[in-house]
Amino acid sequence: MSIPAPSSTTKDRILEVAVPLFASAGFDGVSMRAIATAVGIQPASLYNHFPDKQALYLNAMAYAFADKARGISETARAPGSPEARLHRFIDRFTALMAEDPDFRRLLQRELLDGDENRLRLVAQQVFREPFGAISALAQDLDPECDPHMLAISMAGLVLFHFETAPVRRFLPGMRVEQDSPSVIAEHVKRLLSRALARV
Amino acid sequence: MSIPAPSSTTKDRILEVAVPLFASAGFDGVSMRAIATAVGIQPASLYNHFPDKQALYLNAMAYAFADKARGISETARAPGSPEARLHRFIDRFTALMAEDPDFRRLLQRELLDGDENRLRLVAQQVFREPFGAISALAQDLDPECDPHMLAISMAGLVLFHFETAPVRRFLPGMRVEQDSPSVIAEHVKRLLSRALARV
DNA sequence: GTCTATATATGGATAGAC
DNA sequence: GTCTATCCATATATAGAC
Repeated sequence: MSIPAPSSTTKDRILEVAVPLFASAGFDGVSMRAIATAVGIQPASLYNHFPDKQALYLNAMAYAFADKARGISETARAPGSPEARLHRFIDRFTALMAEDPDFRRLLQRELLDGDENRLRLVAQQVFREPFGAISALAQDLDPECDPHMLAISMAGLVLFHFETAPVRRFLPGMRVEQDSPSVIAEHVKRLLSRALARV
Repeated sequence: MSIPAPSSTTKDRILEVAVPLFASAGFDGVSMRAIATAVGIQPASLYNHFPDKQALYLNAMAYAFADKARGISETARAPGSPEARLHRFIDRFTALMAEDPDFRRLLQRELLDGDENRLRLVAQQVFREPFGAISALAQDLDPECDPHMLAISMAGLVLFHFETAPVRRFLPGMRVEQDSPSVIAEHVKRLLSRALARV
């Protein structure tokens, strides 16, 4: 979840509070007043720590995305058969999305609204390493398949079940178990294992 | 793309202009002034056609989503082997997402920000029918797999390649062809065919 | 570094003439 | 049904005391 505050400075408290606010309402949906109120300070005090709202938002993103990369790439790069690594990666990635909905929502928002500079920053500092690991795994799983596209498919297969959770409630065939991380992970693992089994 | 304006009333022109604005900037990111300017009228005139901004947004959504459902469910329900229906559905669904980015972006925004009432509305009026068709196809493809989850996976597999397009540019292994609808469709069809082949 | 007070812009929405 | 003019709330951001 949130990074353990080392000294709990005001700056850290602001970021800690801002992350869930931006995750649930977006940049335009959160006012400096709202953040200040949630922290328990006056709006003007925010400007002692960040020059403007954009900077506060960027720092909140970096805060939310910190150390996410490592957990993902470790499992994908761990030793073992491609099949075993696939299963560990899907389990870990699914757990991460379930544990930290703020991270997932901020990511979705960046995909929708991020300008080129922000997306390049996120890509290089957060996703480049784990995506490389997933691509390498993809190549081991199916050398004939484009590893870039297979890596995207593997991640999307997991993410979309979380993304659609709020609307699946109203669609036919919905059962509560389908929101469970372990059920999602098993479904995705079964699908990918069958698709990528060496024949 | 956009529905052919039958009489091009002012109300229709407003919706036609509002859809891409809301799709690219979201509800909070578009002002009534911006919409009015784009239409070429005064902000106050918008209130002759819609009681408030919320109503304008809801009407714009309905306008953007109109008739999308039919095209999807037709291909999924069309006659033929499950395999052939799968291929036609993936082709059609991929083409739809490529043709109408506004629809896709509005959908993503609703998944992020839609309240319960809006999501129920969208689910029942837009997705219930085509989702049922996709679920039925899923059941025919793999009777042992949860059709609801498989239907979500099938849609997500296509959508995620579009969603991630702006960030994939900065990730390793990217090639321009991977943004092409036909390449995405082929990739997804190959993956699903192998995963769901009756053994 | 936090506060109070405020400058200034922009937002949604209304009144009333035409 | 569209316009001009305006109200009023809220937004980001700054100035200056403490």
